[in-house]
Amino acid sequence: MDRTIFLIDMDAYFASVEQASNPFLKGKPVIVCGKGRTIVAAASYEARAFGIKTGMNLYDVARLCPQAVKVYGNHDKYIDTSFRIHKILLDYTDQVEVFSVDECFLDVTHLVQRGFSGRDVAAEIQQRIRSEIGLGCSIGIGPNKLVAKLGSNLEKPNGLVEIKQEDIASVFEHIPLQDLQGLGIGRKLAPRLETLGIRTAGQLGSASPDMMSALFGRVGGYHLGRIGRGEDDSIVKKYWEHPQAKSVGHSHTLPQDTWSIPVLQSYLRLLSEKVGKRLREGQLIGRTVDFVVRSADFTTVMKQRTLQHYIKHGKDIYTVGWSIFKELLPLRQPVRLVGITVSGLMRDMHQQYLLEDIERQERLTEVLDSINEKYGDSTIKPSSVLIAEKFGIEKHCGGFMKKKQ
DNA sequence: TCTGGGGTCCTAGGACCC
DNA sequence: TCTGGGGTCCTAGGACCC
Repeated sequence: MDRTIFLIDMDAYFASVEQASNPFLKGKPVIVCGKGRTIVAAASYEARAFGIKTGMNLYDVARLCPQAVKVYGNHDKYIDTSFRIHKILLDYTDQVEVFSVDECFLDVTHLVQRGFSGRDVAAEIQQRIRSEIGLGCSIGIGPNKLVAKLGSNLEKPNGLVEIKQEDIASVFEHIPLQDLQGLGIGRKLAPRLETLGIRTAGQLGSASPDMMSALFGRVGGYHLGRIGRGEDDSIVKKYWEHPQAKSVGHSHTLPQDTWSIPVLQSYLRLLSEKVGKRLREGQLIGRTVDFVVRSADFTTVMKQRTLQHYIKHGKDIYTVGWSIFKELLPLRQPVRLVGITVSGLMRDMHQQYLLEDIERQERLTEVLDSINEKYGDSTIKPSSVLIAEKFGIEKHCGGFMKKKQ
């Protein structure tokens, strides 16, 4: 049975949010960027008319469009606006899969089965987002997520493109490979495929499976072929079913390249605190720490360490990060960027039960330890450990408790 | 005043265990 | 003078996404 899937993609999202909230910016070439050494995170359509693109540096922006208005991005505002958009989308289905801050998949098969036209529903959503939020979006409609996503790329802004199952082959036949950007054919793969004489999605779909698997591996070749044929069985997840994060990290490009270890240490400390805060907010703990350093010449080195125990505090993250960093010394070049990421995450079972107050937490641990010392290990353990054991993950929690001392 | 910051997934090799 | 094979974990690196 055919499904009807939408991909809703907000037009020039960050820039449009800024224009919607500041009348001065309306009709002007606006770029949203960060502070310091930065790049264009979003460009309004007025700015794009000057050739400005996402990812461009500010030097090129100034050259192409000196009058462009620069706005510092405010990510919280964009997330808040996303939630308001989601609220509209949830009026149509709970199968709203948040793909990114400005993109959602919707499965509206049930509406089409009840006699509604997919195009009409999409047009209504577009109109509501326009009138209630003040933003434009483009919608692709297809029998699966891949085709819907492609459709949303074909017409912008305010696009509404439907590709029906029976039309996939004829549409894909003429889609240039570059238009598959965002569908798994990136900057490296597209030129490589072109040297093989593959220039369209259709050619990708009909390339010899033997050749594809010889060149890209059995799995890779198979997937590329599916992309070229517009095949995708993946389901649209429900709004409330977001998978748990796999990693949490922060990185920062310094205002200037530096040789100074104390400067790098203080950035590392700051970034570690931010990561720890986000872990605790998400009730997460992690045991793998990734440290990344990018040198002035843009070479990037990553080094990771997996611990026996789980951590969630900035201080602990910093300690591991710094011990990794020390192994990369002495510096051979000034440093441009440092970053730290914690992965190997699991839910923090403690946080729900123990008090925020660290002193009290530590006193409690001491008491538990003294009792256990006197009467044997595991005489008393926090309820969270019992719960953890019930779910068969005592290995981790046990390790965590022991190592904590 | 060239090149941000947040992620996910995949591959491949080595250690280690059974 | 022999070295299979499966599985998991760890690490490094890279492609890709928005």
